[in-house]
Parts: sequence; C-alpha cells; structure tokens
Amino acid sequence: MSAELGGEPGKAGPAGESAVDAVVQQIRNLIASSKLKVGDHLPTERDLCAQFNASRNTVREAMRILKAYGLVDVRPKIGATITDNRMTRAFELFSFNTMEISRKTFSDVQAFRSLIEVGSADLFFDRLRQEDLDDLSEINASLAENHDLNEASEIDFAFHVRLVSILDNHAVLDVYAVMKPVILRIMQKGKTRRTFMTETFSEHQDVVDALAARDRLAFQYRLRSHLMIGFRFFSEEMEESA
Amino acid sequence: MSAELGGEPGKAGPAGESAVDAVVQQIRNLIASSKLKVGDHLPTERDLCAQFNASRNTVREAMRILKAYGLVDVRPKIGATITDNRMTRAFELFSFNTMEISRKTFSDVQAFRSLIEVGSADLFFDRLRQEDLDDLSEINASLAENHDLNEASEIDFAFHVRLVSILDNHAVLDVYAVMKPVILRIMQKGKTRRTFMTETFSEHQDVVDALAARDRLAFQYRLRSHLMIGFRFFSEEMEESA
DNA sequence: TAGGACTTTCTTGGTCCAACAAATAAGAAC
DNA sequence: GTTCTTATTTGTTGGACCAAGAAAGTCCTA
Repeated sequence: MSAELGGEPGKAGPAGESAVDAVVQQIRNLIASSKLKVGDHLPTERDLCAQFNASRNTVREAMRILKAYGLVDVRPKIGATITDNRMTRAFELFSFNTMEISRKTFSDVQAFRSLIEVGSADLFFDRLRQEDLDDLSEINASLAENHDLNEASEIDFAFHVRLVSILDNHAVLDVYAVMKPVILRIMQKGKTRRTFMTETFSEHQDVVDALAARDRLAFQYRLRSHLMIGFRFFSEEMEESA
Repeated sequence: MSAELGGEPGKAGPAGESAVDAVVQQIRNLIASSKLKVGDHLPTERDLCAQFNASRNTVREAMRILKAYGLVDVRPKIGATITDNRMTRAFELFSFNTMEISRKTFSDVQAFRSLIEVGSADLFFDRLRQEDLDDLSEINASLAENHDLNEASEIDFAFHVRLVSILDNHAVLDVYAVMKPVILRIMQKGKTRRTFMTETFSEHQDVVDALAARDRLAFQYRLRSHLMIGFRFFSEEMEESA
C-alpha cells in the first residue's frame, strides 16, 4: 500500500504539476462528479489520502488552498464541508494589508470608490436628508481637531462611510467594511496630521456644501478630485518579473 | 471565516487561534515591519520555523495560504518572494467552477451587478451615445438567433459588458472580466436556448428601449428585474448532509 | 424495564518530527 | 569558460501524538 521508496513516481500527473496541485484538482473533480452542494461533507482527510494515494500532509496543504479559496470550510472533528464564500474572499484580497500600498492598488481601489461615490450622485440627491448633512458636517468637524494619523484616517473613513450610507445599500457598506484596511492606508499615504486638519477637512466640506446646494456637477467634481489627489504620492514602480 | 486573513475580524471567534493562523499573522507582521516590497525574499522555511517556534508543516500550511492569496511566490531552492497577484488570484477564484452555483453566490453576484448597472443609471444617461444603442441592439439581435446555451450566454454577457462599457470605467470592466465564468453560469441557470431567444432577448430590448427613451425609472426597474429574475431557480439550501 | 446521566472509546482534524527526493544556486575542478 | 560537485532549500512522505467532540456503552435511579 505504501509508495515505493525511491522508485518511479509512476502514476504522477503531467510533468511539472506538484502533488498538492494534483490533489486540489482531484478534489475539485470529486466535488463536480459527485455533484456535491453547499453543506455536503467531503471525505475525511485520511480517506482522501487513500483515495488519491497521497500523504496526509499533501492532502492537508491542498485543503488549505481550497479553504483559502472559500470553497470548503473545515472544522475539527466535523470535517470538511462544501461552502461558497468566493465573493467574500475576492473582496478580502484587498483587505490583506501587509505590504506598502502599491500604485496599482491605489488606482484600483480609488477607481472603485469613485464608481460608488461619484457614480451614484443622482441617488445621493434623491435620498439626501437634512440629518445626513448634519452628520457629515459633524464628522468632518472632528477631523479639524488634533488627532494622530490613525485617528484622523478613521474619521476620514467614517466620513465616507456615512456618505455612502445615504445610498442605503448594504452590499456597498459591506464592500467598504472589507476594504477598510486598504482604504485607511490609502488615506494616510503622504499625509500628516496637519494635512487632515486642513486640506482633507476642506475638501470634505466642499463636498458637503455641494450636497447641501444640490449642485450635482460640483459634488461629482470635488469628490472625484478628493479621491484622486493622493495619486501624486505613488511613484511609478517597475514591473517585476516572475 | 478567514481567521487567517481578517486583521481584526471583531467576531466572537473561538479564543484559541490555530498555530497556522498565528504563523500567517506573524509572517504578515514580518513583511510589514521589515518593509518588504515586491520582489524581496522571505526567510527560508526552516528559518521561519525557528523564528516562530513552529514546525515546518505548520509554516508550510501558512505559506500555502499566503500563496493562495497571491502574496508570495515560492519556488524550490529559490524560496518565497513577495508578489502581488491578488487580481490574478481573484480570477482563479471565479474559475473554480466545479460546483453548482449556490443561491448565495447568485445573490452576491447579482446584487453587485445591480449596484453597478442599476446604480449607475444617471451616469449611463450622461454618457449615452447613439452608437452605444446601436451596438446594444445589434448584440441583442444576435441573441434572438439560434445558438446553443454556451453561445447564448456569451452573447448575454457581451450585452451587459457593452452596457457597462458606457461607463468608461476600466475597473468595472476588469471586475466583469474576472467574474465572467460565474456570470455565465448564472445566466445559464434554469434557461434553455429558447429562453434566451425569447425572454432574455425581450428583457434586453426593454432595457435598450428605456435607454433610448431616456426613461430612467423604466431603465432601472427593467434592468433590476432582469438581473433578479433567475432567483427563482435557486432553492433554499440546508446546512447538514444526509 | 425505561430513561437519563455518566463514562469510555473511537474518530478526526491539528501539530510535530524525521527522513528522503528533486531542483538548483554556488562553488570547485578542469 | 565549461563542467562537475556540493550544499541548500523546497516538495513529499509516513508516522506519531494530542485535543476536542461524537458515538457507543454503562450505570444508576425512578
């Protein structure tokens, strides 16, 4: 039953594919061919070992990949069950905030926010109420006070969340929640405490004024400018090769 | 979910964090504190074992997670290098088309599309040009011809891509490209060739007509209905298995 | 006897260890 | 400069043990 030590791999798949990748593929096939649905159970790790003739560590690494992709949910003693959290995972990719914000990430995220915030202008004016304006002004007023960078960016973020909350769309708020870490980093880039207290505060106030005046063009122009103003802090970076 | 990814999930998860999650977090901290950039090398697996007091398997499983998220690229003998392939990984996420589309994925994806397509109505009318209408009509006309399911869904998808292309936002087009495999599956769910030729064609035509008439309310209502009409094909799913 | 509470056993994922294979960068030998 | 050797590092394997929880068995009481 055990693999032949030092022997020919034999049934190994196409050259160049790792054993872990092969197991991932085989589990995918298993899911597809067995027509497993969300909530169904996968065989135990040890069963999969026997079924795919792989060691348990290999199966476990494959399972980690599937788990990272949001396709299975594995709990001790319970085993692996099929799930489908791909959409959540996709957004979480942008919440992974270990390294310096890259120019590309800045561009992607801000373009997306621009789509939401600037692109929904007409919805804003449809739903806008006085209390929205009051809240925005109050939050922004706090920005003018003396905070450290982290606090200031949190307030900046809260301002934008309050803004999009006018849209009353939970999906949007969810997206903002998962992207919060990246957005915070973007907000801090190139700024000081004073920048928040002066420039950012002023830009926000201009946006609120445009909202209050129901001046859609001004609202869109000012908000778009506000979102893109940090672009100057990101220098071109070389394309690394694999 | 994603105990290893969420920075501060805030959820009442089990107090005990797994060793693998801990190592993932420590590697993240290492990247952040060392200010590692794309292309830089991580310490070897064995170094990380010593550094974090973890076994090699634990470190390897942690590395698999980081690799799955497109944050590191590890090659034999070379070691792990920092990368940023999050977009690519997102694409692979949605290429995992092994299982039946779940109700949750349908709901997530269509709600998101609704946000983009319905929520940007006012931008559509701002930018709309005659050639946009002509292209949309032409694409939709093709849908009325006799195609197989795959071809029909491709045309359906092309229609919506052409629609959002009016927004002239590359980020949105990128998102649609990434989600294409899932969107195609959603479009095919519960449909036949004839459904595409009749119902889908008709719904599209109604949307185009509303665009041409610059009737924003009709545009939003019809488009939203069109996106959500497939919902009836997804039944509630239960949690446990047989 | 029936039924519930307690105990034991077994299953299963989580972690660790030790070894070897394979790939390849780096140095040695020519 | 080319080729060979060596050393290092990831890839894979099999085995071991633990902790948590489910399942099964046991025992006590009404």
